[in-house]
Amino acid sequence: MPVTIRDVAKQAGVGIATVSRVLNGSPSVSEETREKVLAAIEDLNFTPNPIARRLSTGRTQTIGVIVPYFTLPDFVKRLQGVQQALIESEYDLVLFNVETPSQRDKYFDDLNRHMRVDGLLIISLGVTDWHLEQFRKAETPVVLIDSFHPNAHRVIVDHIAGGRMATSHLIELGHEKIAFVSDSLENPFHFAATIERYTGYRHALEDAGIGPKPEYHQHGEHGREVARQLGENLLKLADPPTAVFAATDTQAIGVLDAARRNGVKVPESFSIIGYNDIRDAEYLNLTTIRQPLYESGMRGVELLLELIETPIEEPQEIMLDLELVIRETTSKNHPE
Amino acid sequence: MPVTIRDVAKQAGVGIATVSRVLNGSPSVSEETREKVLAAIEDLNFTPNPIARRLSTGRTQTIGVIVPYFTLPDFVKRLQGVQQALIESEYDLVLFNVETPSQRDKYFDDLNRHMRVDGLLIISLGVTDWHLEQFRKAETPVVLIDSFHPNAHRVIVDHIAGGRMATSHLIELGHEKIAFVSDSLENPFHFAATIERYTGYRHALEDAGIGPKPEYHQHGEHGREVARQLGENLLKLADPPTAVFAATDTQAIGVLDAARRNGVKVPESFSIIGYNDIRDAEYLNLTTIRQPLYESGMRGVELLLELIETPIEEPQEIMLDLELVIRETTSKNHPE
DNA sequence: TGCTAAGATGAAACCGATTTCAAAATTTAG
DNA sequence: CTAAATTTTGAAATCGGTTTCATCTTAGCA
Repeated sequence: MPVTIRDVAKQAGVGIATVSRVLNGSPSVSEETREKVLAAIEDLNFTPNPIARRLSTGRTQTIGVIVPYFTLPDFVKRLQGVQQALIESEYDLVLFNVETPSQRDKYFDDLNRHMRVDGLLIISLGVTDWHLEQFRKAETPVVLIDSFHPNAHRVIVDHIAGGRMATSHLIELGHEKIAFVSDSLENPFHFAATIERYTGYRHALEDAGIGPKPEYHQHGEHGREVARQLGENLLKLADPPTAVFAATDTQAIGVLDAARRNGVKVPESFSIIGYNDIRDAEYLNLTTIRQPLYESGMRGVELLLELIETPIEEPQEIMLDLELVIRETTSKNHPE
Repeated sequence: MPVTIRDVAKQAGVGIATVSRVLNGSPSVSEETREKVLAAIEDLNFTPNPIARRLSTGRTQTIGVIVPYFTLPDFVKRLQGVQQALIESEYDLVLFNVETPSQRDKYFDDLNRHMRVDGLLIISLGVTDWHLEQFRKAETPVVLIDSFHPNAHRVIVDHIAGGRMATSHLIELGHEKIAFVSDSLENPFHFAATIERYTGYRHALEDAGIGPKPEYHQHGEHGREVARQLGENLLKLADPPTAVFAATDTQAIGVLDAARRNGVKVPESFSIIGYNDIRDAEYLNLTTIRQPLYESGMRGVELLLELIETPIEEPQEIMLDLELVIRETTSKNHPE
């Protein structure tokens, strides 16, 4: 019932190879026959069966996306970028949602047995050398988004620059007593992100000729409650800071809680800047550093498609820019 | 390099047909040879190439999901349900995001030319008789979620009842000046849901003997910002409403923004009820009508998988229940 | 005009599975 | 112990494309 390439060939009075050539835009077909074939295709309303094509070319025209908790807003935003970049291409998007490590491993295993996908996008999930080796063997290009591995292609942001950006914003507002609230820097399970933000913070202070004060760096377990406590520590110092840079929005919100409890007005007498621009940040009017989530998806796909076209061994790194989003928790410093 | 069924056959000293039989659990293989084959499979770490299998069986082991604006929280939640239901099955999920009607048509067209998918889930998009006919011809089972067509299998909720439920809640609290904020009733995809909610709203008002006021129906493009604007329009009316029913939570949140900006206290002097119960609704303590979004995805997949197994002509309808979730943005009307 | 190089074409092999069908092996029956 | 029925089995066809390679044109040049 369905129309095949042989039907077209017969109708056009040519061989199937010629039809295939026309389909794939081969230059070695005379204009005359090309038109005959195109007419036949039109006539029969023929479209090549993608599955058959996949089998003979070994390409699936599909890219896989592995994403944890794909319903969380950040991931959704990244996915949206992925989708957008894929619309123009001929590729289908197969989604693998992972909620547990064993699920992740199952997918990793499944995917590189057979070219189920032409390329793989891994979002926010760590990969091991072993995994990368598996994918390399299977010749499946992989791009990490929001995750770092020295041997993998990746799309990341420069958190050092981000830390600097946040801190500079405060400095430009006239603040000099600027504190930093974050996770513990030595926790091996936390991403390098925190350290990087801290580094940026230090650099910005240095550049402005402001000496660091150890007591201005408060750190503890991640979470709003702990951050509130850290914020209160800061407010109780003999010489309290006039501004705080929190390594994540959640922590910034904790500090905000602390200020509110102690009757300290934000931003009039205390400025707070967060990091990530999570949803709640907008609702709470938190000044923050926004990560290019949507763009990370787009760029990841673009890179992946290039790699599918022409594989490169050398790990590619795409570094995206962060953006300062000024809302209502930071303002000029008013020295008494 | 990759091991094929022929390698296994050779290793086991049998024909490829026999290997195939073992793979597919055919009963007409002697126990003895079955074990030989299994040993060879184990030995070579063989997995059948899914693409080759697809070509010869005509089944893709894939289900497609067509979803508009898949990053909106509602759709995300439905997708999550879809995902969950699919985890246990052998099916892959291919996602088609549509943002324009022409894109939708492209997908519809593409998908039923060649069995790219074994079944199709269409979320919140209207389909025409013609579309259904195409799918019927291609023998691709289709299930609609949150969209109605008399000849299609579907998973729906009664939005008229939902609109009525929301409005009645406000009426029971003593409100009489009740506004409705929604998308334009004539959106490009003809989402019927908005109109139905509006109908329920009107019915509830009628039943309570409250006449409609055209200026109480504000509509515009979907989104928080636009909804905020609509909310402000309402507050600026000579005779402003005391309560608002927003057709979606996102819009309700926009109206909430409007109230906050204008210093109107919610719920003391202004009640707001949303619809859908998205994530943020809980965080913001928004009273709302909960749709079984997650469940709709699950049930849709379950139905679809059954239909793939054993096609049924007679349109199946699964009607899910709505639920009023009372939180803290609605309260008794206090007439001055 | 004759000979070679380049261009166009189709038959057939191939991708890796499933499925058909006839032959071989085994069991059952007489 | 042989004939018939039943089970197992593998060679070959099939799914619908792409690709190789040999052949046949045509064009170019001396």
